[in-house]
Amino acid sequence: MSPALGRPWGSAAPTPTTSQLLASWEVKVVDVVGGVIGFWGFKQNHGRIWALLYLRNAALSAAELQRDLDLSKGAVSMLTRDLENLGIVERIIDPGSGTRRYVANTELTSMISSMIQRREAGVIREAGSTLAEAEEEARRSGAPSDVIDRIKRMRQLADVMEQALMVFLGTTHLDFRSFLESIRLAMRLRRGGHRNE
Amino acid sequence: MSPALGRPWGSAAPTPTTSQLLASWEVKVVDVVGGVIGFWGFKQNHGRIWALLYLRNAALSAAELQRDLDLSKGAVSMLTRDLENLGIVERIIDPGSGTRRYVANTELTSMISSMIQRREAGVIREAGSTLAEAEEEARRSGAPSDVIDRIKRMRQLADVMEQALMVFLGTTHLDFRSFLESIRLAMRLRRGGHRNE
DNA sequence: AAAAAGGTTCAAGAAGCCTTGAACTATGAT
DNA sequence: ATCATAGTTCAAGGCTTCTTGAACCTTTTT
Repeated sequence: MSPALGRPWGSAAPTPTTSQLLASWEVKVVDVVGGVIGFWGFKQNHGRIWALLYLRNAALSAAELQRDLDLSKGAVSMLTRDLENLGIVERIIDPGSGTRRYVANTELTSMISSMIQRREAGVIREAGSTLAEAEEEARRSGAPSDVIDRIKRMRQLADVMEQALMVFLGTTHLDFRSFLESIRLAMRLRRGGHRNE
Repeated sequence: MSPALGRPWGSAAPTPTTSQLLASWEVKVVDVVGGVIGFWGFKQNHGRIWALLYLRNAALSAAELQRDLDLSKGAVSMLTRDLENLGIVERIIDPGSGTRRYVANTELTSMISSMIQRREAGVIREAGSTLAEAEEEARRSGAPSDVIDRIKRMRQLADVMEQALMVFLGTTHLDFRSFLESIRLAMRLRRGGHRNE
């Protein structure tokens, strides 16, 4: 494979942050985590907020997030609401002043899994059934059997991806049975088996 | 978790194709696969091209791809080059006229893995080392040990993600040893262990 | 109850990504 | 060597997605 691709898919430039209030290592953590979260299809700023809360292990107010992460008032409001809906961040009420403060869910993995479930659900889940439809249509319009086979294989691949994602995400509570099933399928596909089903 | 999020992260609309030349089931296959590939951080059109080549199991010319998938001349040129660089598609030379034709790599899994490797390589791989740097800096500037611990845990998470991705992708030739290692780590993280290392 | 501070919303603008197509280069035929 | 056809490149434009900030609520303080 050639070395220097045109690489249209991101040369990993996590968008540096300017901040006087965070230590440089804090900035690093916040931005890297932002990048990783961004990779999983979310906004970097979702990840940056979560990372700061987690790192500080403290209940920060919206104003503090806005200041430290250099976000607008509106952005903080929207981003924190998203995170709260995902169960990644919790909103608590400061007993002193009645202002709201945010704390990170300490469950690292639950965070990640919430994220991807979302994204996966749409595209990947639908893939299987749409391919099934296509297969049926193709069959009805008398497509040659090798074509049908190839559709089948793509569908299997979609299923494997779904399985693997779920296992990876812990969505499935690490059910090894289904995982091994996926693996077996993957291997069958890999060695180019042409058998039906 | 709340039901109806604002879901800023894509409600899965795979961008339908208009085409008179492909059977409707072909369009379905092509577009679904495009969507799945798109999910993995690539362009839908990368996936659409591969899917058509795979489905037809034939060597198509650039002109045919352009026509059937409704792409511009330039797009076909760039997209096919990407796919070729990734080893997902092969370029062969038609013996008759000297024109180039493309065939799909039949290795379904190798396709997927090529794709993600790319994306993963950038963001995820760097995450680990940048977090290591941050940890070192934090230590040097006398950050409290619980902060260091949290950075460590984030780094572990990044490592787990990398491992899991690689296993999933078959990049690692399904090395169960490393996979189980990842899982063990993930479980330790999940139950909120605070131990070093 | 009025004022102040904290929060939310959303239309408008900014930024980034993708595609286009015209100009250019390469290859094959005459 | 010239023409024709195939293939590549890249600046300009289009599209989508994100962020902003002003107007509008809500809650606490005085």
